[in-house]
Amino acid sequence: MGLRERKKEKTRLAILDAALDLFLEQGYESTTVEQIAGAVEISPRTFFRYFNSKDHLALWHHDHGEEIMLETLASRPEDESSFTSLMHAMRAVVGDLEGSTGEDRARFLKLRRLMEDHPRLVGMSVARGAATERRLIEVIAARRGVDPDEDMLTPLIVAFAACTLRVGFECPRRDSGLPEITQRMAETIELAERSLRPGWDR
Amino acid sequence: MGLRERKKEKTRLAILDAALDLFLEQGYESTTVEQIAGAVEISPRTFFRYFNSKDHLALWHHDHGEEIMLETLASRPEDESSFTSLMHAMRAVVGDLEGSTGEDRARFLKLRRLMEDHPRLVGMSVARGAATERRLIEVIAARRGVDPDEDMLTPLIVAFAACTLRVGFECPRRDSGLPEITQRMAETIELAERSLRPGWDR
DNA sequence: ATGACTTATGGCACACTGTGACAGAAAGGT
DNA sequence: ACCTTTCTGTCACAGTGTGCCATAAGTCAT
Repeated sequence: MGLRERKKEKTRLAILDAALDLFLEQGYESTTVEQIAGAVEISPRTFFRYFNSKDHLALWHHDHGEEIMLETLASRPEDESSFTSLMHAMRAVVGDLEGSTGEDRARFLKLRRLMEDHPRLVGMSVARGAATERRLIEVIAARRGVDPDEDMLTPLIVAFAACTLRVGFECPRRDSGLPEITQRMAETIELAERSLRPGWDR
Repeated sequence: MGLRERKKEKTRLAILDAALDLFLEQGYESTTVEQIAGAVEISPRTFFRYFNSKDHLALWHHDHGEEIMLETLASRPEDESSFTSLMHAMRAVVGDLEGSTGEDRARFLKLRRLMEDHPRLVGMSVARGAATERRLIEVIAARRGVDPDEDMLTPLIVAFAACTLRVGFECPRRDSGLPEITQRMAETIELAERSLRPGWDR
């Protein structure tokens, strides 16, 4: 990886960190792109080259999470039932979080505190999740050998899986640490597995 | 109801109808508030007095749906299990749709076609649903006699119910008529009920 | 190093959404 | 008719996001 790309990644993280701190300090709405750009000494125009919108700052982790889920899904045995595979994909996301560096954990926790204060951001996060769901539906439909436009069970399987992860993410209390959060997420996943009738995702 | 309120309601619907037609004709993003306002001969400023934002146009049905769900929920017997009550609430929304006037049905179908063309609107719709979920969680937690901040099952029950309705809504194909759509929604609800282990929502 | 080539950046102009403030118009009640 | 309340349009403005172009910085030869 060349100097250029490393520098870009550094700038991207600098923007993100500056933005998160400003958001937590003075609120999301009342922080302008101009301020964020100023804090990392770039022009507002350049900001929009790193993040398509101000909102995308709050969705940073989703891209990574989606990638992990798709990778995990691809690595699961063909004959495993769909929901079980999806739950493994969800666990992989939690596992990745647990194994991440201190900086990344800090970003995650800041983001989570931010969401608690700003329901609008939760909404955007959920909306981003809907895009992921569409991709997962494609994959699962292919695995199950059904037409994604005809079958009704596939979207339901994916939706149940996706909202399980979401509930696990949103559920823990405000001042939770990361171990407590991942613990809760894992528990929620188990709870979902126990709640469904065996073989429902045949 | 006075003349004033009737006129307001008429204007509100006129704006909505003009907007939906423009959206379907030339796309959501490329339709400006100015155009919508022009089509119903009001000032852009007045538009924002009827709808808080352009986006709210696409969320018009959610407020009504949420109301129906909360009402239905309140009317269900205390000892009915949570998920069952929620499924009745979802069915009430479908039932209301079936019993609505021709104009309302037309709006619903236009809205649905719009969503199919614009994933961003689906995202917003999902985000709006997240707000409804929070309210439902309060109600269900009270019914189950648990602390909504501590219990993990309540959010999961509500999330499963909410995404069942959503899947039912999104699932039908592009050119479906209303009976086909409500049929699919009802089927999805039954599918969800069959998929869950009896007593999981104790 | 010097050059040529590619990519990132900043500045500018611009369109669009959304809001506050104020003045005038319309509707309501008496 | 009058006064009060509510709705409306106009203006000014802040903020997000994009296209365009000139310039600066990184990259890769020779």
